[in-house]
Amino acid sequence: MAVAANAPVAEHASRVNIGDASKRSGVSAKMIRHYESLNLLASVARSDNGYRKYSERDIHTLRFIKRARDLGFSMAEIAELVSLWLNRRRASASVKRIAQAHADDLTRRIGEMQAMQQALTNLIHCCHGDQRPDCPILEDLAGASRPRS
Amino acid sequence: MAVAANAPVAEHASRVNIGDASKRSGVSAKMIRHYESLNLLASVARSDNGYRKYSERDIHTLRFIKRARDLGFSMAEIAELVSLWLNRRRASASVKRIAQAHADDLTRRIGEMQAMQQALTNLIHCCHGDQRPDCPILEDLAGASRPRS
DNA sequence: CTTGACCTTGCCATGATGGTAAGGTTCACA
DNA sequence: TGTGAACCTTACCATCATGGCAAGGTCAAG
Repeated sequence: MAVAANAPVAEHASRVNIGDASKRSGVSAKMIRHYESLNLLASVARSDNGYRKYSERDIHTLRFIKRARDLGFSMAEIAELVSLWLNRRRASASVKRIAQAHADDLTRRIGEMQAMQQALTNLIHCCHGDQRPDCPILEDLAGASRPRS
Repeated sequence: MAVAANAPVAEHASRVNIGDASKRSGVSAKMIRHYESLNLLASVARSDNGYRKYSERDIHTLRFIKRARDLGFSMAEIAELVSLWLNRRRASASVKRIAQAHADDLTRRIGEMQAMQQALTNLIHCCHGDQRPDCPILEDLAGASRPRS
Protein backbone atom coordinates (compact mmCIF):
# COMPACT_ATOMS: atom_id res chain seq x y z
CA MET A 1 0.00 0.00 0.00
CA ALA A 2 1.63 3.19 -1.13
CA VAL A 3 1.66 6.20 1.12
CA ALA A 4 -0.93 8.84 0.38
CA ALA A 5 0.13 9.02 -3.25
CA ASN A 6 -2.95 7.12 -4.28
CA ALA A 7 -5.20 9.48 -2.41
CA PRO A 8 -8.81 8.76 -3.42
CA VAL A 9 -10.50 11.57 -5.25
CA ALA A 10 -10.10 15.26 -4.56
CA GLU A 11 -6.48 16.12 -3.91
CA HIS A 12 -7.35 19.34 -2.13
CA ALA A 13 -9.32 17.34 0.36
CA SER A 14 -6.13 15.83 1.71
CA ARG A 15 -4.33 19.09 2.33
CA VAL A 16 -2.84 19.39 5.77
CA ASN A 17 -1.76 22.13 8.14
CA ILE A 18 1.83 23.13 8.60
CA GLY A 19 2.20 20.99 11.71
CA ASP A 20 1.35 17.84 9.81
CA ALA A 21 3.49 18.88 6.87
CA SER A 22 6.33 19.33 9.33
CA LYS A 23 5.88 15.89 10.86
CA ARG A 24 5.56 14.21 7.50
CA SER A 25 8.55 15.94 5.92
CA GLY A 26 10.91 16.22 8.86
CA VAL A 27 11.23 19.96 8.22
CA SER A 28 10.35 22.32 11.08
CA ALA A 29 7.33 24.57 10.61
CA LYS A 30 9.66 27.51 10.96
CA MET A 31 11.79 26.36 8.07
CA ILE A 32 8.79 25.44 5.94
CA ARG A 33 7.68 29.07 6.15
CA HIS A 34 11.23 30.16 5.46
CA TYR A 35 11.48 27.99 2.35
CA GLU A 36 8.22 29.46 1.14
CA SER A 37 9.68 32.95 1.53
CA LEU A 38 12.59 31.78 -0.63
CA ASN A 39 10.08 30.69 -3.27
CA LEU A 40 11.07 27.07 -3.05
CA LEU A 41 7.44 26.07 -2.73
CA ALA A 42 5.21 27.39 -5.47
CA SER A 43 2.30 29.36 -4.02
CA VAL A 44 1.19 27.53 -0.91
CA ALA A 45 -2.58 27.36 -0.59
CA ARG A 46 -4.40 28.98 2.31
CA SER A 47 -7.72 28.10 3.84
CA ASP A 48 -10.30 30.68 4.87
CA ASN A 49 -8.76 31.20 8.27
CA GLY A 50 -5.38 31.99 6.75
CA TYR A 51 -3.79 28.66 7.63
CA ARG A 52 -1.38 27.26 5.08
CA LYS A 53 -2.55 24.04 3.43
CA TYR A 54 -0.05 21.56 2.07
CA SER A 55 -0.73 19.07 -0.70
CA GLU A 56 1.05 15.77 -1.17
CA ARG A 57 3.11 17.47 -3.82
CA ASP A 58 4.20 20.18 -1.37
CA ILE A 59 5.22 17.54 1.13
CA HIS A 60 7.15 15.72 -1.54
CA THR A 61 9.01 18.92 -2.32
CA LEU A 62 9.74 19.46 1.36
CA ARG A 63 11.20 15.99 1.59
CA PHE A 64 13.29 16.73 -1.50
CA ILE A 65 14.62 19.86 0.18
CA LYS A 66 15.32 18.02 3.40
CA ARG A 67 17.24 15.30 1.65
CA ALA A 68 19.30 17.91 -0.20
CA ARG A 69 20.01 19.77 3.05
CA ASP A 70 21.11 16.50 4.61
CA LEU A 71 23.61 16.20 1.79
CA GLY A 72 24.89 19.67 2.63
CA PHE A 73 23.60 21.62 -0.35
CA SER A 74 23.09 25.33 0.25
CA MET A 75 19.67 26.86 -0.17
CA ALA A 76 20.83 28.54 -3.38
CA GLU A 77 21.89 25.19 -4.77
CA ILE A 78 18.67 23.58 -3.61
CA ALA A 79 16.67 26.28 -5.37
CA GLU A 80 18.43 25.29 -8.58
CA LEU A 81 17.93 21.60 -7.92
CA VAL A 82 14.23 22.00 -7.23
CA SER A 83 13.89 24.01 -10.40
CA LEU A 84 15.65 21.32 -12.41
CA TRP A 85 13.59 18.65 -10.71
CA LEU A 86 10.40 20.34 -11.83
CA ASN A 87 11.66 20.91 -15.35
CA ARG A 88 11.13 17.79 -17.38
CA ARG A 89 13.37 19.12 -20.13
CA ARG A 90 16.39 19.51 -17.88
CA ALA A 91 19.75 18.08 -18.86
CA SER A 92 21.17 15.72 -16.28
CA ALA A 93 24.48 17.47 -16.92
CA SER A 94 23.10 20.54 -15.15
CA VAL A 95 22.29 18.53 -12.07
CA LYS A 96 25.60 16.73 -12.15
CA ARG A 97 27.49 20.01 -12.41
CA ILE A 98 25.86 21.36 -9.24
CA ALA A 99 26.43 18.13 -7.39
CA GLN A 100 30.04 17.95 -8.50
CA ALA A 101 30.71 21.52 -7.42
CA HIS A 102 29.28 20.75 -4.02
CA ALA A 103 31.24 17.54 -3.74
CA ASP A 104 34.41 19.44 -4.59
CA ASP A 105 33.58 22.01 -1.96
CA LEU A 106 33.09 19.26 0.59
CA THR A 107 36.42 17.74 -0.39
CA ARG A 108 38.16 21.05 0.12
CA ARG A 109 36.55 21.71 3.48
CA ILE A 110 37.20 18.19 4.68
CA GLY A 111 40.85 18.65 3.76
CA GLU A 112 41.07 21.90 5.69
CA MET A 113 39.49 20.36 8.73
CA GLN A 114 41.69 17.31 8.54
CA ALA A 115 44.74 19.56 8.48
CA MET A 116 43.50 21.29 11.62
CA GLN A 117 42.71 17.98 13.19
CA GLN A 118 46.15 16.62 12.42
CA ALA A 119 47.96 19.65 13.79
CA LEU A 120 45.80 19.58 16.86
CA THR A 121 46.31 15.88 17.44
CA ASN A 122 50.06 16.31 17.31
CA LEU A 123 49.93 19.07 19.89
CA ILE A 124 47.61 17.09 22.13
CA HIS A 125 49.96 14.13 22.05
CA CYS A 126 52.79 16.35 23.20
CA CYS A 127 50.88 17.78 26.16
CA HIS A 128 51.11 15.72 29.33
CA GLY A 129 47.86 17.24 30.58
CA ASP A 130 48.49 17.35 34.30
CA GLN A 131 48.62 20.01 37.00
CA ARG A 132 51.83 21.59 35.75
CA PRO A 133 51.57 24.78 33.71
CA ASP A 134 54.00 23.76 30.95
CA CYS A 135 51.97 23.21 27.82
CA PRO A 136 53.15 22.64 24.26
CA ILE A 137 49.71 23.56 22.98
CA LEU A 138 49.92 27.06 24.39
CA GLU A 139 53.52 27.31 23.29
CA ASP A 140 52.51 26.55 19.75
CA LEU A 141 49.70 29.08 19.80
CA ALA A 142 51.99 31.69 21.31
CA GLY A 143 54.52 31.42 18.56
CA ALA A 144 54.59 28.26 16.55
CA SER A 145 56.52 29.02 13.40
CA ARG A 146 57.92 32.33 14.41
CA PRO A 147 60.13 31.26 17.33
CA ARG A 148 59.86 34.48 19.35
CA SER A 149 61.11 37.81 18.26
CA MET B 1 66.75 37.85 23.86
CA ALA B 2 63.25 37.76 25.13
CA VAL B 3 60.28 39.13 23.27
CA ALA B 4 59.39 42.73 23.79
CA ALA B 5 59.50 42.34 27.51
CA ASN B 6 63.02 43.73 27.38
CA ALA B 7 62.05 46.48 24.97
CA PRO B 8 64.66 49.22 25.27
CA VAL B 9 63.27 52.04 27.28
CA ALA B 10 59.72 53.27 26.96
CA GLU B 11 57.42 50.50 25.84
CA HIS B 12 54.69 52.93 24.96
CA ALA B 13 57.00 54.52 22.44
CA SER B 14 56.69 51.47 20.20
CA ARG B 15 52.95 51.34 20.16
CA VAL B 16 51.38 51.21 16.72
CA ASN B 17 48.06 52.03 15.09
CA ILE B 18 45.51 49.40 14.22
CA GLY B 19 46.67 49.25 10.60
CA ASP B 20 50.17 48.21 11.62
CA ALA B 21 48.84 45.83 14.24
CA SER B 22 46.75 44.27 11.50
CA LYS B 23 49.69 43.85 9.14
CA ARG B 24 51.91 42.45 11.84
CA SER B 25 49.36 40.01 13.22
CA GLY B 26 47.54 38.96 10.08
CA VAL B 27 44.22 39.88 11.70
CA SER B 28 42.01 42.41 9.90
CA ALA B 29 41.46 45.75 11.62
CA LYS B 30 37.80 44.93 11.65
CA MET B 31 38.37 41.76 13.61
CA ILE B 32 40.89 43.38 15.94
CA ARG B 33 38.16 45.77 17.04
CA HIS B 34 35.76 42.86 17.29
CA TYR B 35 38.11 40.87 19.52
CA GLU B 36 38.47 43.91 21.73
CA SER B 37 34.70 44.06 22.10
CA LEU B 38 34.84 40.42 23.20
CA ASN B 39 37.39 41.38 25.84
CA LEU B 40 40.11 39.23 24.38
CA LEU B 41 42.53 42.13 24.52
CA ALA B 42 42.85 43.72 27.92
CA SER B 43 42.11 47.45 27.71
CA VAL B 44 43.64 48.69 24.50
CA ALA B 45 45.41 52.03 24.94
CA ARG B 46 44.24 55.13 23.09
CA SER B 47 46.20 58.17 22.08
CA ASP B 48 44.87 61.71 22.37
CA ASN B 49 43.13 61.61 19.03
CA GLY B 50 41.23 58.48 20.02
CA TYR B 51 43.29 56.10 17.89
CA ARG B 52 43.94 52.68 19.38
CA LYS B 53 47.58 51.99 20.21
CA TYR B 54 48.93 48.47 20.23
CA SER B 55 51.93 47.26 22.20
CA GLU B 56 54.14 44.32 21.28
CA ARG B 57 52.22 42.34 23.86
CA ASP B 58 48.91 43.14 22.16
CA ILE B 59 50.30 42.04 18.83
CA HIS B 60 51.56 38.84 20.37
CA THR B 61 48.07 38.18 21.67
CA LEU B 62 46.59 38.87 18.26
CA ARG B 63 48.95 36.36 16.71
CA PHE B 64 47.93 33.87 19.38
CA ILE B 65 44.29 34.41 18.49
CA LYS B 66 44.98 34.11 14.80
CA ARG B 67 46.81 30.83 15.21
CA ALA B 68 43.96 29.48 17.33
CA ARG B 69 41.42 30.57 14.71
CA ASP B 70 43.49 28.84 12.05
CA LEU B 71 43.15 25.68 14.09
CA GLY B 72 39.39 26.16 14.11
CA PHE B 73 38.82 27.07 17.75
CA SER B 74 35.69 29.11 18.40
CA MET B 75 35.96 32.55 19.92
CA ALA B 76 34.59 31.20 23.20
CA GLU B 77 37.32 28.57 23.28
CA ILE B 78 39.93 31.12 22.36
CA ALA B 79 38.80 33.33 25.21
CA GLU B 80 39.50 30.44 27.56
CA LEU B 81 42.82 29.67 25.93
CA VAL B 82 43.99 33.27 26.14
CA SER B 83 42.99 33.35 29.76
CA LEU B 84 44.95 30.17 30.48
CA TRP B 85 47.90 31.47 28.49
CA LEU B 86 48.03 34.55 30.68
CA ASN B 87 47.66 32.56 33.88
CA ARG B 88 51.01 31.21 34.93
CA ARG B 89 49.37 28.90 37.46
CA ARG B 90 47.24 27.12 34.87
CA ALA B 91 47.19 23.35 34.68
CA SER B 92 48.11 22.02 31.27
CA ALA B 93 45.23 19.59 31.73
CA SER B 94 42.83 22.51 31.31
CA VAL B 95 44.35 23.40 27.99
CA LYS B 96 44.46 19.84 26.84
CA ARG B 97 40.80 19.35 27.72
CA ILE B 98 39.75 22.25 25.51
CA ALA B 99 41.94 21.10 22.67
CA GLN B 100 40.70 17.55 22.92
CA ALA B 101 37.08 18.66 22.89
CA HIS B 102 37.74 20.69 19.78
CA ALA B 103 39.58 17.83 18.13
CA ASP B 104 36.67 15.54 18.89
CA ASP B 105 34.30 18.06 17.41
CA LEU B 106 36.42 18.22 14.28
CA THR B 107 36.41 14.45 14.07
CA ARG B 108 32.66 14.37 14.30
CA ARG B 109 32.15 17.05 11.69
CA ILE B 110 34.68 15.53 9.34
CA GLY B 111 32.80 12.25 9.63
CA GLU B 112 29.50 13.91 8.81
CA MET B 113 30.96 15.65 5.81
CA GLN B 114 32.65 12.50 4.60
CA ALA B 115 29.32 10.70 4.78
CA MET B 116 27.77 13.43 2.64
CA GLN B 117 30.70 13.34 0.29
CA GLN B 118 30.46 9.59 -0.08
CA ALA B 119 26.74 9.59 -0.76
CA LEU B 120 27.17 12.40 -3.23
CA THR B 121 30.06 10.71 -5.01
CA ASN B 122 28.02 7.58 -5.47
CA LEU B 123 25.18 9.53 -7.00
CA ILE B 124 27.50 11.50 -9.25
CA HIS B 125 29.06 8.29 -10.53
CA CYS B 126 25.62 7.01 -11.45
CA CYS B 127 24.65 10.15 -13.40
CA HIS B 128 25.70 10.14 -17.03
CA GLY B 129 25.59 13.93 -17.09
CA ASP B 130 24.47 14.58 -20.63
CA GLN B 131 21.56 16.29 -22.33
CA ARG B 132 19.00 13.70 -21.28
CA PRO B 133 16.73 14.49 -18.33
CA ASP B 134 17.08 11.15 -16.57
CA CYS B 135 19.10 11.76 -13.45
CA PRO B 136 19.77 9.42 -10.54
CA ILE B 137 20.77 12.38 -8.42
CA LEU B 138 17.35 13.96 -8.66
CA GLU B 139 15.72 10.57 -8.26
CA ASP B 140 17.55 10.09 -5.01
CA LEU B 141 16.60 13.52 -3.73
CA ALA B 142 13.01 13.00 -4.78
CA GLY B 143 12.64 9.86 -2.76
CA ALA B 144 15.72 7.90 -1.92
CA SER B 145 14.13 5.49 0.49
CA ARG B 146 10.52 6.16 -0.38
CA PRO B 147 10.05 5.44 -4.12
CA ARG B 148 8.04 8.37 -5.61
CA SER B 149 4.43 9.29 -5.90
C1' DC C 1 -17.33 29.13 27.88
C1' DT C 2 -12.89 27.74 28.88
C1' DT C 3 -8.67 25.49 27.95
C1' DG C 4 -5.12 23.83 25.24
C1' DA C 5 -3.22 23.01 20.96
C1' DC C 6 -2.71 24.84 16.95
C1' DC C 7 -1.88 28.70 13.54
C1' DT C 8 -0.39 33.66 12.10
C1' DT C 9 3.21 37.55 11.63
C1' DG C 10 7.22 39.86 13.14
C1' DC C 11 11.31 40.68 15.47
C1' DC C 12 15.72 39.23 17.58
C1' DA C 13 19.80 36.05 18.12
C1' DT C 14 23.33 33.05 16.67
C1' DG C 15 29.14 33.24 14.85
C1' DA C 16 32.73 35.14 12.42
C1' DT C 17 33.42 38.08 9.03
C1' DG C 18 32.95 41.66 5.36
C1' DG C 19 31.04 45.94 3.68
C1' DT C 20 29.72 50.68 3.73
C1' DA C 21 28.75 55.23 5.28
C1' DA C 22 29.83 59.50 7.48
C1' DG C 23 33.03 61.84 9.73
C1' DG C 24 37.67 63.12 12.24
C1' DT C 25 43.08 63.11 12.00
C1' DT C 26 47.56 63.24 10.16
C1' DC C 27 51.04 63.89 6.99
C1' DA C 28 53.35 64.94 2.79
C1' DC C 29 53.61 67.83 -0.93
C1' DA C 30 52.70 71.85 -3.93
C1' DT D 1 48.34 77.67 3.41
C1' DG D 2 45.63 74.38 1.17
C1' DT D 3 44.59 69.99 -0.42
C1' DG D 4 44.35 65.18 -1.03
C1' DA D 5 45.61 60.61 0.27
C1' DA D 6 45.71 57.48 3.70
C1' DC D 7 44.58 56.59 7.87
C1' DC D 8 41.44 56.31 12.01
C1' DT D 9 36.65 56.40 14.52
C1' DT D 10 31.70 54.61 15.35
C1' DA D 11 27.55 52.52 13.77
C1' DC D 12 24.75 49.96 11.01
C1' DC D 13 23.65 46.15 7.60
C1' DA D 14 24.49 41.54 5.36
C1' DT D 15 25.74 36.87 5.31
C1' DC D 16 23.44 31.57 6.22
C1' DA D 17 20.28 28.38 8.17
C1' DT D 18 18.08 27.98 12.15
C1' DG D 19 15.82 28.69 16.72
C1' DG D 20 13.21 31.40 20.00
C1' DC D 21 9.82 34.45 21.69
C1' DA D 22 5.82 37.45 21.79
C1' DA D 23 1.23 38.84 20.79
C1' DG D 24 -2.69 37.53 18.84
C1' DG D 25 -6.25 34.66 15.92
C1' DT D 26 -8.62 29.88 15.37
C1' DC D 27 -10.50 25.68 16.50
C1' DA D 28 -12.03 21.55 18.85
C1' DA D 29 -12.96 19.02 22.97
C1' DG D 30 -14.62 19.24 27.47
